[in-house]
Amino acid sequence: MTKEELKKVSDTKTTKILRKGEIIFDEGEKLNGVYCVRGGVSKLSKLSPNGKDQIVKLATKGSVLGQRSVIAEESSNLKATAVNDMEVCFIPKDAIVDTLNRNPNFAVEVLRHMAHDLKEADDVIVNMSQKTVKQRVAEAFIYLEDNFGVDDQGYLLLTLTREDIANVVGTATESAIRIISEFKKLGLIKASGKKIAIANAKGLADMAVGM
Amino acid sequence: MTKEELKKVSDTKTTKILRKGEIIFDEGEKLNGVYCVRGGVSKLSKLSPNGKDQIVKLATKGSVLGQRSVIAEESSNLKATAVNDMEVCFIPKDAIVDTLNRNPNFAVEVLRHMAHDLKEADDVIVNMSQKTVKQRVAEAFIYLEDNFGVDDQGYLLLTLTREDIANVVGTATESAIRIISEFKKLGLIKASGKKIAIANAKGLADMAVGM
DNA sequence: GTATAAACATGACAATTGTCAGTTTACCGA
DNA sequence: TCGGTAAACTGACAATTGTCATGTTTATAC
Repeated sequence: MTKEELKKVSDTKTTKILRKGEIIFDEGEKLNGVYCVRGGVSKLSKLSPNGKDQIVKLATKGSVLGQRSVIAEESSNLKATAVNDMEVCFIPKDAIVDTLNRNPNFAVEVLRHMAHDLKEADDVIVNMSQKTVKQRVAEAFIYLEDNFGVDDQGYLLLTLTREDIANVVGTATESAIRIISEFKKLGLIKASGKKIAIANAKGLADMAVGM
Repeated sequence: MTKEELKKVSDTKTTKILRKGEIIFDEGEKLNGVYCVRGGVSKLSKLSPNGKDQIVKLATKGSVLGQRSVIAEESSNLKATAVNDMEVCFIPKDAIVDTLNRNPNFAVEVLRHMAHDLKEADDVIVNMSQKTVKQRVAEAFIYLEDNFGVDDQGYLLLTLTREDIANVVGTATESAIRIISEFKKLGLIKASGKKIAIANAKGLADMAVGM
């Protein structure tokens, strides 16, 4: 119901093409609207005091970026960067606020969406604080397969650098590299150039829960 | 505006007294309403596969528990436990949903509230993944002082067990104990029985950012 | 008050993870 | 296609953190 509404609005807007690596908005920036992802993938990250960029979420087609900040009327707490080439469209703040106030269904729908995000965030907190780096890396690959899919040969469609993977699981790049190498040796994953595929789903899943 | 509305509803409801340690609702439970905290403190936790209970949030007077689950129409992803004696009141789901659909202002207000929670959750993710245990323990004490206050002698009003502190910062109980002992030796905090006070705020703040 | 359990504490050690320093490999633009 | 640069990788070591074992103190029930 609201998705259609949003879609209708977004369809009327001109879309913008972003090159890989471009920043959509930065931490601390005041947003005067939200961005809908129509193609490509964006990483949402937050700089930690130690200088590392923790990736909090990966957003793909259909995701809306910046809605939290627009709704809370705060500047953004996250930075959004294009992981690969992207197509996004912009919806000005006024249009959002307007619809929000006039259409209760829309508000409830957004609310539901944010409730879902909140639950996911809770899960991430638990994973981060209670799982080992190895478990988190295993989970990350499963997550990438589940959420971004694979090509006809089983390779993950979304290719992240080792550094990005490290920033997703919250570890040093070298640690991530070492664990990935280990997974390859164990036959849990296989790699062809930059592309990675899950070779032993069961084994990787076991690894993710510590078996 | 909405807070008044909520308050009005909640005032008409009979309140319930909970003893320290009692469970308000458990993970996986279907909630047919939300709980407003009128006194005391509740910990919201999630069981991780390794058997530890990660505390995701501490809720005090004025907080609403279970709204995420009610709105998303899902069973709860968290367990709510009374940290000390509590007074809570219950608002049935119907009343919430009803108000939500009829009053756009209410929906937007709840939305804002959830947006705030989401930001906090993002911050926690970054802290958990990028800070050392020592930094997180230091932060925890600052958080406890800022959010729950101190008595006339400077002792934290909210007294958590070492185990709870460990579950807040996501570490082993022994590690938390050791770090607390170290902080005492360094003169950053002082203890009288179970009660803990921040003795050197500047020093503790430095510790929290890794100096 | 005393029993009993829970909470707190500490030592010793192992496992995990981070850091630094350096080498090799892959990729992109001229 | 060549060269430069970023990414990927490896080794060695230090620092952090977890685990297990055990003893002490503190709270709570009777």
